Amino acid sequence: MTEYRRPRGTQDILPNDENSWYHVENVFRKHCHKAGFGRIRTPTIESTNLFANAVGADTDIVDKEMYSFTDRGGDGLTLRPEGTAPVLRAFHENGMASLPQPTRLYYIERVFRYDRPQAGRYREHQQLGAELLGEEDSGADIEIISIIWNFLTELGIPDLTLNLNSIGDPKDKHRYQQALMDYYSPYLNNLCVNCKRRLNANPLRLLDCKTTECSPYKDEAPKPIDYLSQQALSHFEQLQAGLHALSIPFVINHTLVRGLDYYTRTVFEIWPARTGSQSTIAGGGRYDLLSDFITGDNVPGVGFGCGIERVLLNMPKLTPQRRPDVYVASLSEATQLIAVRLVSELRSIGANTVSGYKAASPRSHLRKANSQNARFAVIIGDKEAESGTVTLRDLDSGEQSTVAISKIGGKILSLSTGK
RNA sequence: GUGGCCGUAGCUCAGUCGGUUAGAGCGCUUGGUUGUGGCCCAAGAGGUCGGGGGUUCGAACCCCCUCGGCCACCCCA
Repeated sequence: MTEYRRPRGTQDILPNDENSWYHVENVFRKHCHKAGFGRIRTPTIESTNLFANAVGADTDIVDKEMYSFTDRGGDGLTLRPEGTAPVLRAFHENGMASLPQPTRLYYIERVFRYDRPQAGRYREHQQLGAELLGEEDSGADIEIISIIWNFLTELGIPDLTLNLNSIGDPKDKHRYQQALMDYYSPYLNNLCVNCKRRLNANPLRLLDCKTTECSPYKDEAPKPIDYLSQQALSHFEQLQAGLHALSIPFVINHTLVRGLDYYTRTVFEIWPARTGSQSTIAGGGRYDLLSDFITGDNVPGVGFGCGIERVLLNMPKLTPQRRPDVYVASLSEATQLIAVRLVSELRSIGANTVSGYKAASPRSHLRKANSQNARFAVIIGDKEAESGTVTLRDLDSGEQSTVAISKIGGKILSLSTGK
C-alpha cells in the first residue's frame, strides 16, 4: 500500500483496459466524421459564471457538485461539470456564429462533479458528446439521436431503450410549469421536503421525484406534451417520424425531465437493460435557450453527452490484442550495439519491437519474449555476429532459422503482416 | 449530503468464542541448460492485516474515529 492514493472518485486506467477506451473513442470519432462533425477541445477550467448562468442556478450541478476555486489572480474558475456550455462559449468566442451554419462539433473530454462515487459514477469521468448548432429543424434532432444510437449499437451494447419527450418552447414550458404548480399546490402538505421547495423553484423536477410521498400524484399530473405549441408539437412529431424512418425504436416517457435548465423541446436519454441507479448511458436534447443565456444571441442547438465508463460497463469485454511483432535479444556485450541498431531499424520500418536491453542468456531472453507475448524473437550472439546473420525464432511454432541481418527487417514485416 | 455492507501479499481469497515467527492459489524474481521460451520442479522477494486511537497480559479478530470501495437514496453520464 503506497502512501499516496488517488483522490476519491477518480480512477487509473491501465494499459489493458485502455485498449477498450481507445476502441470506443475511435468508433465514436468515425461516426462523427462520417456525419461531418469536427472535434473541438476546450479548456478543463472555465469561468464559474459560465456554468452558473448556463446550467441553471437551482440545478444540483451548480448547487453542490462543482469543483470551483479562486485562482491566484482572484478569478473564479470551475472544473468543467458538463460539456455543452463550454462548446457554446467557444463557438461564440471564436466567431463560429459567423461561419456558414449549421456548425457540427464533437468532443471527448473529462468532466468533474463532486458527487458520492458508486459503480458507474465518478467525480472525474470521461464524456463524449456532439453538438449541432444553428439549426432548429427536427432534422438536426434526428441526426444527433441517430449518431449516438448507431454508435452505441455498433459497440454491441444490447437492449438499449431510447426514452424521448418534449418539454416545448420557453412559453410552453412556462405554461406547463404553471399547470404543474396548479396541479400540485393542493397537495403541497403531502409532498416530500425537497418537492415542497421545488414546486416554486423548479416544478419540472417534481416529475422525477421517486419518494413514496410524491409518487401517487405522478400518474395524474399534467403531461408536457399537452402544453406544446403547434410548432413545438409538429417539431416533436417530425422527430418521431424521422426516427421511425430510420428504424430507431423509442418510447415516449412523459416524466423524462433533465436536470439542466437550458433544455427546450426535445429531451432524451438512452438506458441499457441493466437496472440500477446509474442506468443512463447517454442523455441530451435541444437547447435553444442556452446561447441566449451565454451571449444574448439566439442560436438553436441540439446535442448529447455520453459517459464512457457507462458505455464500457455495458459493452462486451474486449480482449487486448496488441502484441509485439518482435523481441530483440543480445547474448553478449559484444553484440549489444548490433541489437540496439536493429531495434531502431525494425521500428523505423514499422515493426512493433521490444528490446531486451542488455546481454543475457537465451533462456532468460526467451522467457521475457514469451511473457511479452512477442510473435518473433531475433537472437544475436557471437556466432551470428561473425557471419553477419541473426537467428529468427517463431515463438508460436518454435521454428527457427538463420537470416542475413540485412534481410531480417523485410522478413519480419512480411511474416507478421502476412498472417 | 443521508443510510447500509465491506477493506488480510500485485490479483482472488482463507484465517474470529482474542493466544507464540499471518497463510494458499495465481502472478513476480532467480535457478534447474554457461546458445533456447511456453509445461514442470525448486528457492526467493513481497504484508506496520486500509489508517489512527482505545480495551486487554496479549488484537487481523472487540470498541470508537477516519479513509476508501460497493449498494440504496439523491443526482446524472
